[in-house]
Amino acid sequence: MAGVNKVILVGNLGQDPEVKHLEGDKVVANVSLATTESYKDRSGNRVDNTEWHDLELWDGLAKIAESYLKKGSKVYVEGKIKTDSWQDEQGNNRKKVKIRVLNMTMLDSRTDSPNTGGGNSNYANNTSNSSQSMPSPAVSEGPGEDDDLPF
Amino acid sequence: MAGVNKVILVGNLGQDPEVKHLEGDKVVANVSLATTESYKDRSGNRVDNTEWHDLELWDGLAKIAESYLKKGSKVYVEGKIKTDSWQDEQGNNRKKVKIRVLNMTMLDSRTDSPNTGGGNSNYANNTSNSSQSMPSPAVSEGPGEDDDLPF
Amino acid sequence: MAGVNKVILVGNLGQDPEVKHLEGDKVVANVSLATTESYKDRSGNRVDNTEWHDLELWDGLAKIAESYLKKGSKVYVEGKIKTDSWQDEQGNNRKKVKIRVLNMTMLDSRTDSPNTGGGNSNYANNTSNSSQSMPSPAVSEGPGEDDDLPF
Amino acid sequence: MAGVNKVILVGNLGQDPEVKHLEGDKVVANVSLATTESYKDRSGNRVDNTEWHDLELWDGLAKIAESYLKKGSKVYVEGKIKTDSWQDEQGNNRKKVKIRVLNMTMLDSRTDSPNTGGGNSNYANNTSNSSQSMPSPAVSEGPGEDDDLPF
DNA sequence: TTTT
DNA sequence: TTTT
Repeated sequence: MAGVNKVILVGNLGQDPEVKHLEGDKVVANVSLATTESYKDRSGNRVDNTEWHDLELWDGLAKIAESYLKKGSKVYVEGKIKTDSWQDEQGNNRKKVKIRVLNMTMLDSRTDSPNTGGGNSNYANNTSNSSQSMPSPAVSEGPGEDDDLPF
Repeated sequence: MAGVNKVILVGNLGQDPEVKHLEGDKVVANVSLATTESYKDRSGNRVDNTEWHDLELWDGLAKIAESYLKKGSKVYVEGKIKTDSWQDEQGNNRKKVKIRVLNMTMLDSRTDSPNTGGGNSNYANNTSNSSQSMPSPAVSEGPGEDDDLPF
Repeated sequence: MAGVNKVILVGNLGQDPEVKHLEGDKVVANVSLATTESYKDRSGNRVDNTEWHDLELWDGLAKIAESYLKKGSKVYVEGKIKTDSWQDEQGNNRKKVKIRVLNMTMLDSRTDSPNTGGGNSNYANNTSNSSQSMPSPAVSEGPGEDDDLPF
Repeated sequence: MAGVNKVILVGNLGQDPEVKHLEGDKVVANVSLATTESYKDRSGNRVDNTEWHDLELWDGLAKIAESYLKKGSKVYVEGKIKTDSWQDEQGNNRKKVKIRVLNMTMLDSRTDSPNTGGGNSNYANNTSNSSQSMPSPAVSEGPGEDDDLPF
């Protein structure tokens, strides 16, 4: 019954995050991330292969996304695969695979950052379970994180 | 353009792998893997949450899967997310997300293994790019792997 | 300044964990974990290569280790690299690299588990930052975890 | 006996790589990488915590490092923990833990790149075992890689 | 559809 | 839809 479901991505956002503020202080951000693989085929030609990932971020991470991420931003993202299932109007079973983001590190040089006074400050939430160092605009999901935004 | 697209899973197979031998010595195996997350909800009740992943393995890894994996097998798997896109009969765009497996380690105790004379032998292919230790029935994708099966 | 420092290991314990109960309810467990890489050399002979890792677990994870892990246990472990530095008696600078464990999943079949009344229950702490599914005896570090042990 | 020994780091180089060309076309590069963790302590003060990692890269990866990496470069690195053991002059057992790099992606914006004629080209070796997309100056270890450098 |  |  043990399980591990872990995804690690580094790529660029295809557009600005779509952020929804829900009732009860909940926030959710959705954004797609491109990871591009580049290789040479047999004839020696370079081939680019792009995979698009649907990211979903909640609460503290969603707020960071809203404030700092925009189309083109490069990020390191850690999370898990999550499949939404539902029935469409025709009664067909439909599924959509998303990446629920649990950790994020921004990889753009600071000067690219929007909304910032130009600082180099790092952001991480102080959850003891922050599963790793997460500086620059870097955060983990966690309890109390909502109040932990440094701005 | 840089990209990282990495998935790490530990779970159990939902059924025996489906293996297809294609022309030109190509082999592909498909199998679904369950990763179960277990937590206590607010009321203190234990809740199980199972996510199913569609794995795709090629060539050497497919042969290992065919020989060693079966319904219930526990495995560590490393790979990348890959989305297949096509149009269905109604002309609708359809997508299916799969995990292309690039590395695998069997986690069952040896005695569980099918088809084996009871050995404890480890299997790994000798690709220099084998990105890590992969013993027991453990293998990486790689060139020449097809000839590297230990049976 | 952004950083990611992540380690993922699957292996077996070299001996029982050494657990120390410190003041203020702090608990620390130390144990070494072997990861074995197996490959064929040029001559086709199988070669085993074992790397030993010094694991350090705190609080809830340490208690789980104390209760469930023993010499030979197979575990999946996630954490970060941490170097302790000090001066020895001769005034030499010394370093010791350890893996600070932040997530753990036991991979033994339940019947191997010591100290259990035979249950199959799964254990995970309910930190919202639990970065992934962690069932069976599986836990994450996290706030309040100390009180979250199911035994 | 199964094992997984995997390290994932994102950080900045502390100095230029030290590259040694050995006999038989072997090349090795050593460089230290800083991963910085940033958090707020109880008093709300920001604390930075830097961990230094000794990276070792071989052959194709070493050449890429020699050509593209320099002090301050930001990189994503994937590899395994490897402990060198030896006896010093006094006969004491000594150990040194290194990260053997098996995959690398440069994370600097292109304009930061040294030695380049301004190109945006991506580099990856075409090993089928390249365990993931590795574009920009991005490479995996692998067979034949030595001849696969695009410059 | 798995596993405990 | 991104990025170089």
